[in-house]
Amino acid sequence: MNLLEIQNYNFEKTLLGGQAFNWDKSNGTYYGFFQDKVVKIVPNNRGFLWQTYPENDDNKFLENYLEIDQDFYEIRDFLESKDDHTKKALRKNNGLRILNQEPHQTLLSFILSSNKSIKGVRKAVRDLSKRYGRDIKVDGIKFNLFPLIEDLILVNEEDYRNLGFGYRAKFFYRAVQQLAHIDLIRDYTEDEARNILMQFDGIGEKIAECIMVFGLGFREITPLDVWGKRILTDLYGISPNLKYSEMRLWLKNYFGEYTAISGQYLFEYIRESR
DNA sequence: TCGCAGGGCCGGT
DNA sequence: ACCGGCCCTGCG
Repeated sequence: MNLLEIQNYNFEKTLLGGQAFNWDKSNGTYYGFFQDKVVKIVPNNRGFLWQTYPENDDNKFLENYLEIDQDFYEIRDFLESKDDHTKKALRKNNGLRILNQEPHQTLLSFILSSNKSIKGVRKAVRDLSKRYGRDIKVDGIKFNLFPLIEDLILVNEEDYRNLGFGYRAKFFYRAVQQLAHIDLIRDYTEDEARNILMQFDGIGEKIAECIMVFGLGFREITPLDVWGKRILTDLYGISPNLKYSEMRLWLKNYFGEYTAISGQYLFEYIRESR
């Protein structure tokens, strides 16, 4: 195991909150499964111990994924001084970060998220990985990796329906076919990324922005789901009749480059307060 | 057991 | 621009 010294990294909120569906915690240890690896993280009082499998010591992946080099103190100062809501959200969720996830896994996971609870999405992602993901053994435990596109390309729509995907089966099937032909890159402009993603069947404005923030590195937007809209209406007095695009503009003007991280803090905050 | 909502999206008006 | 319908699951 490798030691990485860092303070103020809240793994509980970051890995098990609503931004990723591929982490589990047992006995204080976090295991995350990806298309080509499993990552193990054990927090301690200096930072955390970590290892990657089957290729060990992949610190390049780890540090990029966890955004280790981001200046958390800047984020903390922003939330501390912005307003009472962000201040309270910071107190409740100190150390929450935004992950840099892989585009394909992020897109496929969030296509399953529509009209589903977080718990339901986690189940769907695990059902998918159990059925079509490759196996890997870590610490004597068998893990299922997230499936590769090349393994999903031959699966048909009905197979997904049998997995319990419901009406999302068609969207998921089509997304796999499309992903086999295009490559999602991180240097689209914001409008380009949104347009490209929304061409996928089953991806609307909200899911597009989930993929943009969690999988493509955009930070000046935050996905507006039912909870995001409650943040705007209940906390900030914004009219619920505003269009999505008008709310997006309000957020960008108010939170600027901290929109995504503010959205995450407020999301966790408002969900816990209900 | 039953009813409802869940980090929405699509297609017809 | 609105709105009903949609597959299935977890929760009260």
